[in-house]
Amino acid sequence: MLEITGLEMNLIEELKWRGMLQDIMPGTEEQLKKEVTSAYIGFDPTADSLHIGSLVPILLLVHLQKAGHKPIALVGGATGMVGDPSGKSEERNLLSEEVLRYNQEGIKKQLEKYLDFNCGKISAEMVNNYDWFKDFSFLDFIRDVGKHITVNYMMAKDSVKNRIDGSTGMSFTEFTYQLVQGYDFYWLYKNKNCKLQMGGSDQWGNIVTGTELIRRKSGGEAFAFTCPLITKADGGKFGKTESGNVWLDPVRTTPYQFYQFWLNAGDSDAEKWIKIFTFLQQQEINDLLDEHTKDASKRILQKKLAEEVTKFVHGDAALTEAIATTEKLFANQSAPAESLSVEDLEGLEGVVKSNFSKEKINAGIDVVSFLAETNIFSSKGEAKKMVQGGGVSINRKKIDNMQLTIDNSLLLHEKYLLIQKGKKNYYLIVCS
RNA sequence: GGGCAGAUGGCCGAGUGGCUAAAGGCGACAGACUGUAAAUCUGUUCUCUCACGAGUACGGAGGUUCGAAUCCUUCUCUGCCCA
Repeated sequence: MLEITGLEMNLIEELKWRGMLQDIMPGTEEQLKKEVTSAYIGFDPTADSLHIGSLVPILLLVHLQKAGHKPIALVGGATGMVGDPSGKSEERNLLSEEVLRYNQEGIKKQLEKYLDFNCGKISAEMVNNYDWFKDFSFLDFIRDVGKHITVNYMMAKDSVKNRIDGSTGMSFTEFTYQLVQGYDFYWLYKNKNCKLQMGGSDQWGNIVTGTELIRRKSGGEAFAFTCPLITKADGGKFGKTESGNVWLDPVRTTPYQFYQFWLNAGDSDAEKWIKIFTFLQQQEINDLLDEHTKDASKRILQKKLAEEVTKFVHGDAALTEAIATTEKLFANQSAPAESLSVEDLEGLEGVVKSNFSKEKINAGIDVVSFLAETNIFSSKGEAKKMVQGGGVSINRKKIDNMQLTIDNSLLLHEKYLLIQKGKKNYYLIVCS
């Protein structure tokens, strides 16, 4: 369970050196020092699992709780139906109610793993804004909420301005989004004594509408801060790999793949990320940095980063397996695949495994058909292109001949084939 | 309701009758180099096919033409302006 360090730990200071603080409303730090404060972050139910992008808001909540405050995770059952225009250049497609409800459940289950929901006064809490919006009629909303905020104010927001100046326009629905989210804050302020909202920096505009609403509707004072959006040094999207999003759900992204994602971080990214995504202390990180600078090829930073994050998200056991798999596949790359034992091969947790008919192998099959039939490639044409480009290895030997026939002489331990697509994507084929 | 401008491959964007599966850029994948990094260079990038080749495709439908992303009609959608 979490180690509660109490109010003496300064949350803001902590987040600052970690590079997790973008904007902060005046008075926020004082509020946090003054009393145990409830704070919330909203999660979008646009998918049924959280991905590593959502890890940052989760970590903000964890830091908050560690600092002795009460975290509230809001699942956006209502806001998800509207669509947040922040950072989007186009109108969003609306999700159906069932999909949203399904997604909310998935997200809820995951959040429960990372926050302490049972530690007395500062237990985490989960709310769904659908609960207070479902019976809120449109007329009531525009009278009770809309009346307090001017359109001028709403239009001045970047998320709105960009769309109005842009070429795609914006529906009234999305325009309304900031009010809906703003009302969440107001509702939590009124009903849960929640005085602080956190979020990614793209949420700043929406958050401020909330504090404004609280001020105008009830004369109360509420606070906020945001965290910078995570970027990659090369400008690419954070959290994407060849195979798509990196999810927190081990079924979608195995712990091994998850570990690999962090291990492959670039130097400058690793340096930023280790502060944000791990709970290591400043001194420890500085030491690692020194060590890393001495010999970057050891990739000490990346290894530690991958270890810590995998442990936090998937636990110790999964981490051990992920490292074991990584060692087998990468530690001794020059070693022939034949040196891997049956146990090694069977124990490759998280690598994509599939079965293939032993008879076909006995009879012999050409590489291209084989690669297509095992679904490593979606068609023969694609398999062929990749083989020609030198991108496929079998048992660590690059295939340079397209006419190659796969037969049982290639099987490891008379049963296995280790296929590589590119350098990093391994597939284990079990023939039986 | 009226006027105007648009809709091209994952995205941006060229192309105004045959030389167009469609320039260029971005992204993505792979190779070389390396540290399972970054940067750089090279290749690939509609689908199927070992290949020859075939099939789809320039918002939808119809038409003109030997031939259409390109011309005409109509519909849909988007933006801007007027009411």
